[in-house]
Amino acid sequence: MSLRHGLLGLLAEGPGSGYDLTRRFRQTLGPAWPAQHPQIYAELARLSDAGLIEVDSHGPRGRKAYRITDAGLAEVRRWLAEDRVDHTLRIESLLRSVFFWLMSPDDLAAHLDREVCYYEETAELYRQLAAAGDRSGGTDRGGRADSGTDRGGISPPDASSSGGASTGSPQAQSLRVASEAGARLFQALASWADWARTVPPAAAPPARRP
Amino acid sequence: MSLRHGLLGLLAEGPGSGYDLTRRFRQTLGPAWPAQHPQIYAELARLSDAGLIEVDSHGPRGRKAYRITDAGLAEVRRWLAEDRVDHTLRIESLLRSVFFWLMSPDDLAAHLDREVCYYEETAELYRQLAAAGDRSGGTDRGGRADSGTDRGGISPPDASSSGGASTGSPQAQSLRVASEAGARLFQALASWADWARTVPPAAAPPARRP
DNA sequence: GTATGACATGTCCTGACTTACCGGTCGGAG
DNA sequence: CTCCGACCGGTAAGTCAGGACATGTCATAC
Repeated sequence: MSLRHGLLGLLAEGPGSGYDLTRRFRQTLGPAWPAQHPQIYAELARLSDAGLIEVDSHGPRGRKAYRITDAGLAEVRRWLAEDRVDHTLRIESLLRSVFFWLMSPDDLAAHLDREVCYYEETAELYRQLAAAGDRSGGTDRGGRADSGTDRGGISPPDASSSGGASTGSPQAQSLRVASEAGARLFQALASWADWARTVPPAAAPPARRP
Repeated sequence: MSLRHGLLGLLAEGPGSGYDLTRRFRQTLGPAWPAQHPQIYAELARLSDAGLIEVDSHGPRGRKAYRITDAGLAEVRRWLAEDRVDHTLRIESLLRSVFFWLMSPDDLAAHLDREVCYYEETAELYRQLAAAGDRSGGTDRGGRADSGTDRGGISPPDASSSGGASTGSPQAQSLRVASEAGARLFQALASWADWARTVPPAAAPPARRP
């Protein structure tokens, strides 16, 4: 049900079509909750049936923009305030770490090198986004961190004409908080992987010395 | 395909039945990769068809214990060394944080209080597991951290009769590394949520002053 | 003796999610 | 004016995951 509420939350910022929402979802929520466009179109239809959103306007090529209804807004708020948080994690890196003992020291070292590198880079990316969020506190939107990478960091959507989140808005502030989470999370993973490199010379051959 | 390799990895430690593996999976891998028993039985059948595991013995009440084959062991190793790590994350907490601006200051404060509390507790749990892993380095297995909680921390499986992981083994060492990841991850989330509490008095009413 | 509870193995159905495919439209380059 | 590539909105097929249901065994306590 997180996809549902993610979409409602995005529509609370302003109307958007399925295509819009797909991009906005990927850009702002992707790192925390991946979603492909077929899921989004399907969910939009369901939300519309449920009366939580409605068609706002018809655009150029069959484009349908949706708008959130009062019932929809109430539902997101209810979710945020009342529903229990699902703390389930699913991290392949951690799964693998349980089986490190099956790897040769060389493979393990190479693997950890790659992991440290990836986590460090990603952490840096979020730190930049967080810093950008801080800088845009009073002034107009300053330098945009490049969102050209396919990985798609948490970044504000393009200032859409209607009801979009201008920088400095509460939306942008929440986004900045989310970026901070990304920065801290990936930094923790980076330092973990780095620490793991130093841990064990004792490896697969189970210590043949008596 | 992570479930598949998770099962292979568990079976690399020693044989086990579907029931065994369900518990071992939940205890040692659950926090990083949740899996229910229907999935596990289905995957065991598939693995058996593929020749990566085979029936080791038949027990009391239709119990079938599986053993990993050479092909299976090679497959886990191949996965660990060659397959690219899937760094996808799916964290509902982060998803919610993007929508904090929709919450009333009171609801948000209450929410963050609960989050900090949960993360702090969970981090502590993993710290204890990590410490227990350190202590059991040379001696026999010392005090087991209680695994009575349903949440199921990362903890070593009971020393099974055949081929199990005794404490101090490479398996236990990997488990200790995994516990460290849990501790650092949840500590990062705890400190993030705590930091988020202090951030913004500026909330839902969008700053009406001109 | 029998009721309870842990052990043990599964099926079934629904819903979540992915991959792949499909067709139509608009703007601009040539 | 025609072709290309991005825009746009889907459908279909199939996999994966989760919850509920079904079935039966063994040990033990009463």
